[in-house]
Amino acid sequence: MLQAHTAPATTPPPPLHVRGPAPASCETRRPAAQPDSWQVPRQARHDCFICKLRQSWLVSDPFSRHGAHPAEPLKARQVIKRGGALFKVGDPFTSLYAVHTGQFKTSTLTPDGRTQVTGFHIAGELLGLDGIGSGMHSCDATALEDAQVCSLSHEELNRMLTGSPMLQRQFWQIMSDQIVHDQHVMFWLGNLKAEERVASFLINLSRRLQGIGHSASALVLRMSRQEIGSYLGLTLETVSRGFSKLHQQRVLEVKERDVRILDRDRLVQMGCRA
Amino acid sequence: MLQAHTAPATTPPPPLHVRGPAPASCETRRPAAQPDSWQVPRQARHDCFICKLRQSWLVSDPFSRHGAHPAEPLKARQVIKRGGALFKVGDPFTSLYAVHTGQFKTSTLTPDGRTQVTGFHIAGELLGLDGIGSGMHSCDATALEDAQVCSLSHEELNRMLTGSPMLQRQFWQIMSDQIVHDQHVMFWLGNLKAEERVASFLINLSRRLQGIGHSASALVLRMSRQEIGSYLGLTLETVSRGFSKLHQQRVLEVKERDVRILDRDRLVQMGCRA
DNA sequence: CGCGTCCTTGAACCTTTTCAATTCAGGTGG
DNA sequence: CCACCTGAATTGAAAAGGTTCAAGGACGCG
Repeated sequence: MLQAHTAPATTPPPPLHVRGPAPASCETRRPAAQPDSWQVPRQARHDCFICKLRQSWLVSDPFSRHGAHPAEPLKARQVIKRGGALFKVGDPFTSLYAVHTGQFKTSTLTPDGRTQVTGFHIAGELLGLDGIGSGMHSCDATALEDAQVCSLSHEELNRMLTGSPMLQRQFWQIMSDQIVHDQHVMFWLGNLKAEERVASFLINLSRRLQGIGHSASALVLRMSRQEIGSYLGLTLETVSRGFSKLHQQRVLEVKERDVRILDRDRLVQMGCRA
Repeated sequence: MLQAHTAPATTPPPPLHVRGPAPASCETRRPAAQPDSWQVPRQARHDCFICKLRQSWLVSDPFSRHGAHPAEPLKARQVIKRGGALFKVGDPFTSLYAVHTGQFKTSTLTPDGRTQVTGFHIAGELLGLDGIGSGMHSCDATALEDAQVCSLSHEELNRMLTGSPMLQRQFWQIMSDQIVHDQHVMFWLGNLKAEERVASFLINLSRRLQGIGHSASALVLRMSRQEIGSYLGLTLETVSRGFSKLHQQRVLEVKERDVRILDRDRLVQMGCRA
């Protein structure tokens, strides 16, 4: 172990695939060195997992092999346009991705040709875990709005995890969390009525958005009723009725895709089968 | 590499915590050296993941650090009686388990006090993945019949995975597969009608049982209609009706918990929303 | 043999889907 | 700039599918 300290030149600083109004860099090596302001442009502060992973890898690894792969951590940031695909079913698994800005949906094509939404992913969350095992992706990842993603190649991931048990553990945590989250969704689908599912969905989304610095009560849905319905196992009409009913009951204020949570407690209660 | 040929005695044959009619040993160091026959006693040949993991760790690790922890690999095999719990919600995560013989269900307690079945686990499959991340289990694991499990302590797991990228990969595969499987279940719950869910469930279970050497067409359900219903998001009555209807259509032959698949093609077709 | 548990089946009721009509917002082209 | 078009959301009414309630039957165990 601890070889290759000699090679700061695995490759010349690669051309960043970054366009559009992006914050200067994904890598905040010294958070303290930056004024807080730049981090919250308009969207929210970012908690891109891959950026954090690289960062903690850089600062925490006791064997300090940073020098070994200096160029790589900065490699990939991709821009995906609204409606564009980050990857598709059957694509070989080459990288893990983290949403840097924007939102994604993951979906699969059902045997009879319709699409089934399997998840929504906001900034900071990982994409592509499904492909690690089989070596190819088992779902499509589609941008719900113009988005940026960071990627971590298979090789780099292996290298980082092999070198650091701590990161390994952190990574398992992610996968384990995903499993637990899926179990929640399965609970929704199996046990809750339409309105309750909608409530659960909103609470969950709101919490996650809050986690990355958004308002806990005012949210803008980036996905259609159709997509929400597919995710929740409901028709778009039923989702719409759910929103309307929650609006009537003064739990929400809904105008198209703008949602304001008026009575959070009651919303939580509904989602838990009160 | 490939040392330790010397040591059929990593340790004196440890006191296996095994009672009942169990195959001689969990560890089949040289599959070829054994006659095929003993592997299929009545239950099925076993493919206990942890046993295989240990085995491949022993033979494949290029750095051969076996000597370091000679006693541990053979440690634990537990017996759990029908209805007994392997672990419960909130238990600290100490080990990963693999079903050696028998079947388990995993379940969570819903907020309103009922239990929700989140999965069934047959011989060879892992249990406890949900706890890796948070450090405590997020579900109960209950034996559906008298069962044996192998366990792999947190520490040992870490050591094995840290030492062997290959095993690491194999392990991710497991977790990733779990995620993919959950997505299938979510698809069932969200898109299929009662009868189709039952069909999917049977096909899935049948395939897995076939994978460990059982008949593809004749299966004995170890779980109640209630539990199947909970898993599929249906009431027990609806599950029962599903079975009955499939029986009427000559796709199945159902007698209580004995199920015989008569028309596998049609069953598959139904489960895929034909 | 009798009891309890699990399974099956029927009928009424309720939720959700399906089908259909209408409105609204945003984008395009005249 | 406005008319028009398209896609998305809302809402209503009828139909289908599941649940709930209820009763009866099969099996295993003491």
